[in-house]
Amino acid sequence: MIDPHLLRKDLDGAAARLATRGFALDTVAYAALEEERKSVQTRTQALQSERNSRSKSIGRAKAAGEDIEPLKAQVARLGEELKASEQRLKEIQAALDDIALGVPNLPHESVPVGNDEADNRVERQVGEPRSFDFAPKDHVDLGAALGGMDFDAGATLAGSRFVTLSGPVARLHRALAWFMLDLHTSEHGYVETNVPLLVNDATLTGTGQLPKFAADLFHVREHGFFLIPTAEVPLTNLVRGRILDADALPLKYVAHTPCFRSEAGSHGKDVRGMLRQHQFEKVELVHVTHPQRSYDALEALTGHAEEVLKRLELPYRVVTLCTGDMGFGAAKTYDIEVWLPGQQRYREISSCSNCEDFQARRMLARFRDPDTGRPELVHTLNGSGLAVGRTLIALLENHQEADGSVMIPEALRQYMGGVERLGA
RNA sequence: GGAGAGGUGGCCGAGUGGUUUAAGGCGCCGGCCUGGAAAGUCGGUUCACCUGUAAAGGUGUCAAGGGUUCGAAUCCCUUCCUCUCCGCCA
Repeated sequence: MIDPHLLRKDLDGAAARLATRGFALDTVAYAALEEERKSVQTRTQALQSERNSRSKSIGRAKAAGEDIEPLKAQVARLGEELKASEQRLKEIQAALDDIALGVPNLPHESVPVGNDEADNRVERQVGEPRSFDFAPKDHVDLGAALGGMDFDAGATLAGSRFVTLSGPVARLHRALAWFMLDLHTSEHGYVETNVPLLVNDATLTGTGQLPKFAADLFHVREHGFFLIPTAEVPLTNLVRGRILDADALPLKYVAHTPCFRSEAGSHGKDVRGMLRQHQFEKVELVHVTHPQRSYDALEALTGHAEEVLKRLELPYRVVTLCTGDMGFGAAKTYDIEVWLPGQQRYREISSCSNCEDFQARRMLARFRDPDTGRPELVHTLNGSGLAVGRTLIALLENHQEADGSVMIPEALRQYMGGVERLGA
């Protein structure tokens, strides 16, 4: 949620900034609602104040043994008006909340203005795409040759956009996740966290998936749970409703979890292979920071994700998403894109975002400012470090040999029982 | 899943319809006292929101949401959570 005070003070300015990311705020409707809110709320509170003082005087009169019936009749009439006023206020507040919860975050000033991914800005490229002296296969063909990547079994067990891994490929998948967890916990200072994979709607509202993006989620209706689309959701909500000590910041969490996405609206997109699945695994990084340090934290977090690719010897580039390409809650996002020889292009493998106080306001996640003694909103950040399935794809495709075998990078071998090569 | 007991402020804890302030304690902050401290003593100390330039005033908040009532922490309903026992289960 963006600051409601900003919408009151500078509605048109906020609307202009939101327009750069393709969001049209109905300023006329909002201003009208806000004006009515002001008068109805003031009136409601005045009526409540009067009811309170009159009821107290009834209490005093009764204690003094006086006849309270005339007084009661008087206040009863007040009650009707109050009830109607309260009801109207509740409706207006609900309408305002409805709008506010659907407004995306304001882009940071450093974010390039643009419409789609064509307008993203490349920040740096690390490593060179390898030149092959044979025609590189994509991960589907490599997986078929190696064995242990079975899309038919995935379809049989569940449906399209599911896969079954087995044998050395399954182990490689596990090795990647363990390697990432170990790197982030032992060298980057994250606290390993194991979280619920089913969460309630308050949690999803806190990080911004609800109420607007319910269609992207799997919903276990009879129990009221949703499957998490990313560990960002439970990790960030660890601070929901809390007032933290200032010296507890920053908090840095890492979790390895499955992620579940309905992929509504992506029919026909990335249907081949395991690039876009209903279920995939991800190692997720979350920071909770002091508001003045969140942009330093974004650089650090992005660097932590990049380090995984460096150690796995995978070429990648970092791009800053333009205003039109950013996710709902982000003020600024770096995407890390890995080179995929099978597609001859860079593909997203991590997305690192500073949400500033957008999620914190929804969650009421705060810290106590030691100078003022007042609670103040924290900033929250999240990033993949990395998407495990896509890292598996990248590793197979980048480290393949002409005979269909795949070299295991040095950093990963201890997680593979010393195996240096898959297949052949 | 069944039966029972509970949920009150940063913490402990009293409070079964009203007597302008949720008692009291602990912790924390400040004043007084002291050479300085401790002890003592006095005061302050949830959070959110509204009106207001400000000073200030007001509303809500006793797990959450409804209801009854002139008035609800207190009575009623629903939901959530915690604990104990039973059942089931990894």
